[in-house]
Amino acid sequence: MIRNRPAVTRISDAVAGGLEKRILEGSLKPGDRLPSERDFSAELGVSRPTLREAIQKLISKGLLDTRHGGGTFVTDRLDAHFVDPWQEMLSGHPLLHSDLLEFRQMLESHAASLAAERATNVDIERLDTLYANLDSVYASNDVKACIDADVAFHQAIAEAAHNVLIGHMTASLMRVIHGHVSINLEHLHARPQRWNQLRSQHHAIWQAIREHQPETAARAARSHIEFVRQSMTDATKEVERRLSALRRQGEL
Amino acid sequence: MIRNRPAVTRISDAVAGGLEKRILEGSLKPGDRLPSERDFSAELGVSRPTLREAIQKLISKGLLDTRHGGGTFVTDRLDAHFVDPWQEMLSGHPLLHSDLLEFRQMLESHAASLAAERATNVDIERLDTLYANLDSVYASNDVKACIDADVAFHQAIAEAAHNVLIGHMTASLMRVIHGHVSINLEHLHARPQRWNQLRSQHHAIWQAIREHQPETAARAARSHIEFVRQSMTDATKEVERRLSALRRQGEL
DNA sequence: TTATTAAAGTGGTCTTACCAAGGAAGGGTT
DNA sequence: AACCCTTCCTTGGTAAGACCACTTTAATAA
Repeated sequence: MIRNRPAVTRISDAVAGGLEKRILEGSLKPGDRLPSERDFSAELGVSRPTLREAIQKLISKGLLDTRHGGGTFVTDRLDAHFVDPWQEMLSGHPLLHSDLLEFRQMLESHAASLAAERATNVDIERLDTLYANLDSVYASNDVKACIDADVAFHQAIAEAAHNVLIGHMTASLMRVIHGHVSINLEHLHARPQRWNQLRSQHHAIWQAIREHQPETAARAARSHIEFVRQSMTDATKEVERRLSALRRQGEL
Repeated sequence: MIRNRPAVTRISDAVAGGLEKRILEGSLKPGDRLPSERDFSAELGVSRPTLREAIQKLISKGLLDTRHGGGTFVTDRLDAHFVDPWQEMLSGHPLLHSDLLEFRQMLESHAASLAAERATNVDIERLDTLYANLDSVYASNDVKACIDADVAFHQAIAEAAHNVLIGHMTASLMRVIHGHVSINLEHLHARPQRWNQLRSQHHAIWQAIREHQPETAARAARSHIEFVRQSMTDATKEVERRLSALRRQGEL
């Protein structure tokens, strides 16, 4: 008489809860499309009716939306309430980038601190694999892969903090920043010394979280973003310098 | 090519809508037991999975309740129907509530710190008048006015931090929290000692910002929200205590 | 009468199958 | 070559039947 059932008696409830958590934490972003019901149910290890019950619940909560023959999507209403205004603001006003990085510094240092406190073994295993991946792609020359790995790493830290707002905010910020990161990474990639500093910073954050040292983790994250801020302004200055040079050439 | 389907493309939606209507109209009273899923699905002319999807939706809406092996019943309390999506999320997920306050603690302490650094004379003048107003309404018995003054005060601090993200984020959080603040304030207002603690905390934040002491301001803000968190949990416990007392009386 | 137990009823889940709507690839027309 | 239309595949929507787990109830044995 073994009860292998989880605490939630209804499997559909467990599925719905898991999905809701992933949506709120941001790992399932608004607009994302879920796998087909057949694939997803197999992936989750439940039957299709059960998956459907979970989906229907989340639909009634306004978190999901289905299109017959099209697929199932994450509603973008969360964005409408929280982030959309930012996208608009930031796209039109590059001046806000420093504000954004300042905010990110606060957010990620806090996230790192909480992650160091609360990270479960599962979280740490996930961080381990993501860090290993991050370190390996940094050794390559694929800047695009570096961005993806970097985003995934920081997102995992945010989720290890076990605060849905921090998870969601981090995901939002990542999406907003994404485009600007590439410029910065290109800039850094041309400077091997700084490039290696970046790697050691990630290592420091990773280690501090692994060893459950909140203060150290917070400091490491803070100085990491500080470093990014600095090189970001450097990159911007260089771009402007080149632009003015080009402009001079064009005017000659 | 006749489309005999109603406006609702999903049969489960139609079933859920019909049931909800019957419940709200009173033909299905709170406490009533529905026919078994097999009988009911036959009666409605739909399949059992479809009926179940409809039922799950109404469960997530808080209209129905199921007991494994027992039956499906109409929920006793019919409330929380026409509320904000965010409010709904908060009410349905108490864990989000603590997450929210944790996030707010981070946000506002940082905002206070930055405000202490960057507040201009104009900012400080604004804070002076808002604080004076806050202190005066706290002496009155108008809890509603207290909320407004409190929100305005904290919002002004966030704007004095001169970071648009912090300002925007604070505004969003304030909107979300607004409803729950009232419960907390009612709770505190009945306890003069704690009520005065609240006033002195506001005073401490205000002074620290005026005198440009970031560390002091951050500490004051942090302990202020910590105080709010504590009294919030106290208030929740008291509500639960009252509820259980009422329940005991009802059973006698 | 009381306690135990067996059976019937009910929600929870799985499997299989078919229908309907959307989308993309291929073939035909202009 | 460009455009439109058909066809087929994928995906969500529904149905039917079976089995499991839990609850209730009633029959049975003490």
